[in-house]
Amino acid sequence: MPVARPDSSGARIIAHVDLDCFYVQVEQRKQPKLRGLPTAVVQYNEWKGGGLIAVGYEARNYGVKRSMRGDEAKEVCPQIELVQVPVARGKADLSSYRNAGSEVVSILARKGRCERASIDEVYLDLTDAAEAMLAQTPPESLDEVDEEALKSHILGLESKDGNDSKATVKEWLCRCDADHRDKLLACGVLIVTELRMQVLKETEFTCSAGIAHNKMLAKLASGMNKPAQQTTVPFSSVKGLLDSLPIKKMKQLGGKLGTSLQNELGVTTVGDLLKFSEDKLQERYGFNTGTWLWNIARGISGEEVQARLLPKSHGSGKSFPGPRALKTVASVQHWLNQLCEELSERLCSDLEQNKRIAHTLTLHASAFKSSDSDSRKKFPSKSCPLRYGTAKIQEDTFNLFQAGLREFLGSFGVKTQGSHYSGWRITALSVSASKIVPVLSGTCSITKYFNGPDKFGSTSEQLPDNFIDAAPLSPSGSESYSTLNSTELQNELPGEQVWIEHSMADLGQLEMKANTWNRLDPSCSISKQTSGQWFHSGTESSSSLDQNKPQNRDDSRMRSVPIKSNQQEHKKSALKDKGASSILNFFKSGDLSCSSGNHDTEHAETLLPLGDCLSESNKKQVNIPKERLDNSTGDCLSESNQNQVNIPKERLAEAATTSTTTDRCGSDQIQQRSESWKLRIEEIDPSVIDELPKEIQDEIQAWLRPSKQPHRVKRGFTIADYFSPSKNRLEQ
DNA sequence: CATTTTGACGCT
DNA sequence: AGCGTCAA
Repeated sequence: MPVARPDSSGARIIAHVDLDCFYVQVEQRKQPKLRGLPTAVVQYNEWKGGGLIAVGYEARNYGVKRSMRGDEAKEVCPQIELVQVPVARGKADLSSYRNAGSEVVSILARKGRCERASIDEVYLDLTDAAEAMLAQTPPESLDEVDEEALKSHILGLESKDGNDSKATVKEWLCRCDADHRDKLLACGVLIVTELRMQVLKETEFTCSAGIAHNKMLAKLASGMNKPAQQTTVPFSSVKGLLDSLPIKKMKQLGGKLGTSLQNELGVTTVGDLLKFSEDKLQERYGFNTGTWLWNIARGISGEEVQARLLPKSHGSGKSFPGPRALKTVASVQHWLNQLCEELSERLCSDLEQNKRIAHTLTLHASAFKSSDSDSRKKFPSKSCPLRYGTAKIQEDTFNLFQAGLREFLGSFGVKTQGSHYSGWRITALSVSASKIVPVLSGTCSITKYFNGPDKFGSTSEQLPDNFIDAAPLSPSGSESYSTLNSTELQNELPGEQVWIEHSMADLGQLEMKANTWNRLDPSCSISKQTSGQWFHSGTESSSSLDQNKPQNRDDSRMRSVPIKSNQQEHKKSALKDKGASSILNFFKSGDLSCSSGNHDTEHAETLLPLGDCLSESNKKQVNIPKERLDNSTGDCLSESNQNQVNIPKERLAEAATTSTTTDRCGSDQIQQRSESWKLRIEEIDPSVIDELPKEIQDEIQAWLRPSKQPHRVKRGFTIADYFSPSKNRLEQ
């Protein structure tokens, strides 16, 4: 049963904060002499001056645009300062921007629920803060309003002839006869003003913001007055705003769906959408998308601000356009190794700073096949369980690539002759890590059961098998393929371009290796399951390879918001109320585990406390077999460390406090707490549950039950429903 | 085949 | 799991 907020009309106060030309600001902070000069950030300077990925406002005045080439920018604006993106391992390295983004997030998260929407964008739910302010120090009680707040833009508030817009804004903010929603909004304006000032003070970055009753409108508003300004959308201005708004300006409608709306329905503005019935839209675009369209045309969006300060995945990629396309396995392996190094490093930071581990490794590539037939692309993506350690990630990634390549070539062994070129060219590679979950916090009942409530120093050896053998085996096993020695390979690297053909490009070998891989797959339960998934590619899915079906499917990818938010709310509260997070984490680790014969467990004595896993001194102190640390820098976690599942509570706290002072993004620890509830209950392996003591089984069953029923949801029909989430009646 | 490099999410 | 869309 949906419960209304006790203390409000249901209106939310949502802000969208967007850093102005963020990369440029980051570079200008690094090099203050660039402030005030026309500046752009560019990557890869060699070809036509590189591509612009961020343009400062001074440069925009000259007509410089994002994604011009550096050369073009120079043409329109000869004085432009072009700053190069940092390069590491031969590729663009965006980590300085990511870190700068984290700085901002940690400030913005202070006043309410905060969702990191991208590297430079954040959503905030300030409802509670706004309500608190309204109750304690409402704007109407203020004698003076901060000068900065008076620079706000209020949509629909016409500046009077005397055009002292600040006086007008002040009057609007402090009206005592205002609608409750407007009063809340006024509070939101003041709060956001303060936040933005704080961001500027602490980071030197300016940002723009939108304040409204939902995410969609806040996002729209934040872009209306830039840079370093904020815009609010009172309820009464929504219709006026949307009516004439070009459909393509709406988030999600900038692509094919927006085009389809224009071309097939003749919809130019959001207002035009109002002419279509919900049924009509559903019929044309599917139920979910249709409902969503009908709603957004009316300014309705129930999408919640998710409490998430950290990314859900990490990726590292590089493109190899035109003549730079990779043509040999050796060159591919080289670049994959570079990408994996970066990825591994970032995974280590994440583990160290946020106590999270990723569970899935995925390889993406794009390729051309220049065989006699078509120059088709669509290189298949492949994923596998993620094993920590740079060398492991590199090994697994390369195996994924080979699996993909085999499938890509279609298993008919086009043998490459001598130095003939391979018939394929790789134009992009990327490696990513996903399914990132917090490592255990160690306070749950399951921990108490196994370790007793007051033991903190326990190691994984004390846990049952299902929990401790957390290091997943790759299907390859470490011995299963004799790869090109990567150091040997690196030595041969003359530059980015020239590559020596290697016998490894030979498809016969490639095939043999895959087979070997399959055969040698260790008799690990998990491994069995996954290797099946990995490698039937060559055998079974060659059929699916040639599928060129015209993919005209129902384009309904926009799940209607009410359904989604409702379900999530059920899940989350079910978990939260029971304090389930740590237990779920145990299951996640069980999911990783191999039951027996895992050679990685031989090194159990090398277990490090997780909080220390990255420090160099610790690596030396603890006796870790040399081959486990082979890959040096990025290799923070010997795989046995993954077994270290239960972290003493006090260690976590300690790590959190120490790193808040030293780390750039101290906010990330906050994240760990708020995120730890978000595990998916449905991912628990039932067979694992069976092995647990009765009391815990019961606890788990209690959580499972409420998450069972999928609901159909009906739209709210009163205006109050328009701006508040999850006020949907469940139809039964 | 020169918009790169991310990242989120929906569909099947 | 893998593919596609969207955004910045």
